[in-house]
Amino acid sequence: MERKAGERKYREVADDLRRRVNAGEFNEGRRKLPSERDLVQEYKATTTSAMTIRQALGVLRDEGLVESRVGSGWYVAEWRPIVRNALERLFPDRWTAARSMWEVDIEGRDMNVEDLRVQFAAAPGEVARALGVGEEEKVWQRNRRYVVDGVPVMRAVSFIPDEYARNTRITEGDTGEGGVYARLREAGHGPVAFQEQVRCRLATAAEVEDLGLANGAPVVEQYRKAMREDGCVVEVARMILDASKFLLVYDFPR
Amino acid sequence: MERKAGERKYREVADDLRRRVNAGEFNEGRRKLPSERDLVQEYKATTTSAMTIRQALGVLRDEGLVESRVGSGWYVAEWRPIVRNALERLFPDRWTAARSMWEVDIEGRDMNVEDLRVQFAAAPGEVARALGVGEEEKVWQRNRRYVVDGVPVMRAVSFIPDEYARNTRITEGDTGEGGVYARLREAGHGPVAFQEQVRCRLATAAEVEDLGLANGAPVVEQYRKAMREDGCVVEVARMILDASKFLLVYDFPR
DNA sequence: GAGTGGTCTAGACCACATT
DNA sequence: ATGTGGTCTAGACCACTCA
Repeated sequence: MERKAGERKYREVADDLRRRVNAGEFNEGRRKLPSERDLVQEYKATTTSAMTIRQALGVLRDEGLVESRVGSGWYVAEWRPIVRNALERLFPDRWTAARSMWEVDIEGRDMNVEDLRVQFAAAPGEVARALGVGEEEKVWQRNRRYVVDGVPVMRAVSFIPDEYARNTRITEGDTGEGGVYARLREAGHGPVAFQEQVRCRLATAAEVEDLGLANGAPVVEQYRKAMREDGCVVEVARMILDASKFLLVYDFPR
Repeated sequence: MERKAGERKYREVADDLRRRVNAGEFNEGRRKLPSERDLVQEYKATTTSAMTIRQALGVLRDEGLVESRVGSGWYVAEWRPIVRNALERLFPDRWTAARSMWEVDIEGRDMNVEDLRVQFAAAPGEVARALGVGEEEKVWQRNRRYVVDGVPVMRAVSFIPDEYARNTRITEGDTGEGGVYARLREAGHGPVAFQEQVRCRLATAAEVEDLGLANGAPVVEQYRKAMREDGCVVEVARMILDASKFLLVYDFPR
């Protein structure tokens, strides 16, 4: 590896390491890379500083190629996403399984609710507006975190106006068979149309803490509105997903 | 600002800077923050190193709160997303405008094709599989970049098997009114069902280059399959979006 | 207890933007 | 010409993992 003036060393190291990872050099056993200190030795023709090696490893982490475990080392990463199919979730009857582009276990793994909190409190401004309630008006909030294989992957909050939730199990911890939508349906407010909005950005410090992410990890911020026959919004849900763990699928059948 | 052993200085600086940005301290004029060197002075009670200040600024950039311009400085960032509505794009007739959660200019800004390249070549493995063609088989590839206000925001490649594209303007630079789907429809291969897959991750070095992103910026990787009446996939599109510039909207009407 | 990634220091030079 | 963010050096200590 040669170096000319004005080039960026960390990028050269990253390029070479990427080549080695993709060539399968570290695929045996626990798929562990050399330690940062060892890499400084290996690349001493290019750089002599641990910071530069770290920066190069950061590039590969950004690309999803490797991951770091503190006190342990750097490892080749694997992408095994949780498939999240909107049509399947919202209209189970309309959905017919279709193949994904990526090679994934389409079955999906079990997602468990971890830490449900039901509150009756004012919602954030944009949620209140979407629900058509006053900014100060209290609504039911069902706040929970989802875990897969013991790892938190998503934070979700559902907002339901009192008008639709009162005298139903929506205000309780356990909503019973079929969940919130089944209870809304029984109360005559069954949602029939939905809108999902998806935005992708890097995690805030609070989200890093909540979901156990790395600094600078991307999250998906998702809003869902559920509408009754007459167009009234009966539920707004706000979700923060660990982006590295999900594949979102949207089917538009005939 | 005090500091105890074991805490992370860059996070303390980030927290304080976030508070100042949100309080509107830098909202006048060009919304410029103090230079890194000035910030080292301002926070010399916490840290004495420029690297630590940079790390703190990196946290706020990750959160989308500020952005850096080389040779110029750090600025308060603004999120003005391009709204990308799947139903509107795929089924203009089924779509009825619905309000967004975020305060955005729903009209959307003009997106222009910049640099169209039409090729006849073998497609990547997963695309070939989705199209149901052999790995070696050549397909038509329409590769282009989209720009908004002169800034590149998306790279898109459409893959169409020769079987559907030959003897149509799909193989030419200009596909004519209505684009690829209109030509497919005329040829009796009109797509009637679609699937979109969305994944979010950090940009690779090549994508950073192509879209003019910052290192460690998130992108949206999107695949779309377009299906004919009989379920045959007539087009696969692969898109890389600058995640900071888009809001994806998925409508599910009754 | 040895090894690891994460954070931090106190500087330096570069390419680029603005004046 | 000056100031800016981006990169780099050559170390150091810390919290953590693992054998």
